[in-house]
Amino acid sequence: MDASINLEPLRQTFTLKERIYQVLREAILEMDVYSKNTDLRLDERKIAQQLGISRTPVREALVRLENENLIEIKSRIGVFVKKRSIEEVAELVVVWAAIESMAARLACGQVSQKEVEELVLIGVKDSSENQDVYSEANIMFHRKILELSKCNMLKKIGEDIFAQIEPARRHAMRDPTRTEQSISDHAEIVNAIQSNKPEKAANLVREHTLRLEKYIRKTWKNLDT
Amino acid sequence: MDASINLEPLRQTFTLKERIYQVLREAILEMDVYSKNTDLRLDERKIAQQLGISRTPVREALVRLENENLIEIKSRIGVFVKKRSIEEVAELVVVWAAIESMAARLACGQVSQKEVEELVLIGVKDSSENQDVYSEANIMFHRKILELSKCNMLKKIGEDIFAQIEPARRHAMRDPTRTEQSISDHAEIVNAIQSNKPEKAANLVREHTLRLEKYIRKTWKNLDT
DNA sequence: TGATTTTCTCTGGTATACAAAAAACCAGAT
DNA sequence: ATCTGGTTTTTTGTATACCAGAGAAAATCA
Repeated sequence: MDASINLEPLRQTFTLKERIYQVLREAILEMDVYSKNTDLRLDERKIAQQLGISRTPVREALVRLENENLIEIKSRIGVFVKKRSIEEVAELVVVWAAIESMAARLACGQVSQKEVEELVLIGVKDSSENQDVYSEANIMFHRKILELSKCNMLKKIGEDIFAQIEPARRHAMRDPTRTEQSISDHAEIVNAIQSNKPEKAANLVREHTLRLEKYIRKTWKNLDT
Repeated sequence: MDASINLEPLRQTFTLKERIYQVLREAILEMDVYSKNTDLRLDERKIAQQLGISRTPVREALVRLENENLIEIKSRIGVFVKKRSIEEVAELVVVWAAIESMAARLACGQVSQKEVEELVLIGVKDSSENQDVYSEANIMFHRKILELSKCNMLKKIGEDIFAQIEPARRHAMRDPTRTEQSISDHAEIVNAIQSNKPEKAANLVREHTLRLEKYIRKTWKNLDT
């Protein structure tokens, strides 16, 4: 091995469409889509102007967002942030349950003690004093499970789906009675993973998530329109 | 009713970017990606020229395909059809297994006799005389299960994932010994669904699909580099 | 006045022009 | 022959200009 300098590749994707995509995506996810007085329209020209660039890269970012189901481009009418129906959100939760369940199954038997401890710290600790903190921790818990599966695709696709659910979830997750149930569920899940019981872990995660689905269908009658 | 001519709705995706997207997608999926002498490069201008249109809609179609992981757009270098690694394909199969398994679970208890018969016709009938026919039927069988779940998102996402696997699958699925195993698996699956055993159906489908994963990891050592 | 037609504007769709970066090329020097 | 350095070519990224459909507003007519 010689002593010559070893430089990093450097190339930081400088393309605008990429940057715009990320900016818009974040903005959309943070938007309170279901509030009555939110303007769901996105104007290509206005966005381009605001960012001080041309429409072209903006359009490409929008195409991508449309493909991710976050917006809808109605030809010659306008671009709108997508407001998912209850049915769609519920169905997405089902898909999410399928993926998380598999992740939990795979996590069994390949987690280190340290990883289990992280999971406990995130998901079992009672943060119910603060709804937002709890909510955030809840997300992290499920993210962590995806990670522990050591299956990148599972993680990636799981997070994609979650992004589609997130706006609705954030809007309607205001029921504090669900918190305690959730925490005890999490404890059971951690336990199953730790003691290497894939079947049980998978079932617990699935049922835990499907409980959210049932809850959504039951209580979100008036999500939109 | 009057005698004036009655024209068809026609309404067939008027936008070019949509049409191009579909054309390119199909072309890419039919491509033998893993063959040594396949040119993986896609030239924007050439495509635009061939189709007799400008680059703009072509680019938008490409952005979409990139978002679906079917191609890779290297900034200022070119766009290339993506050749998935073994690891990626195997992982995608895992995700697919998760989704199909959930679909089978949901299908239980909500299938009509007619639907079961369709499933039998597609997946259990021995078509092993012809590898291609079998392969096609195999796909249809799994598609049908997604459909029977009556969960649109599950179906949609399942098919998206399948599209990413398909090129590799078609390239490497040449082992006729797998056929018989597959057909008996299918029969078991149909049986479980018909007799309304969700747990069993889900497990069978999962294991059936994960068997493909194992097979891939074991035999496709030399898929690419 | 109310219904219908026309026009006008707004917005996305497409084409084209130009800029910039990468790759290929090509000479001249070693 | 090979290396080096600059130049040309190629290809993508971005900007700009124009087009066409949809919908609203205005004008028109019964």
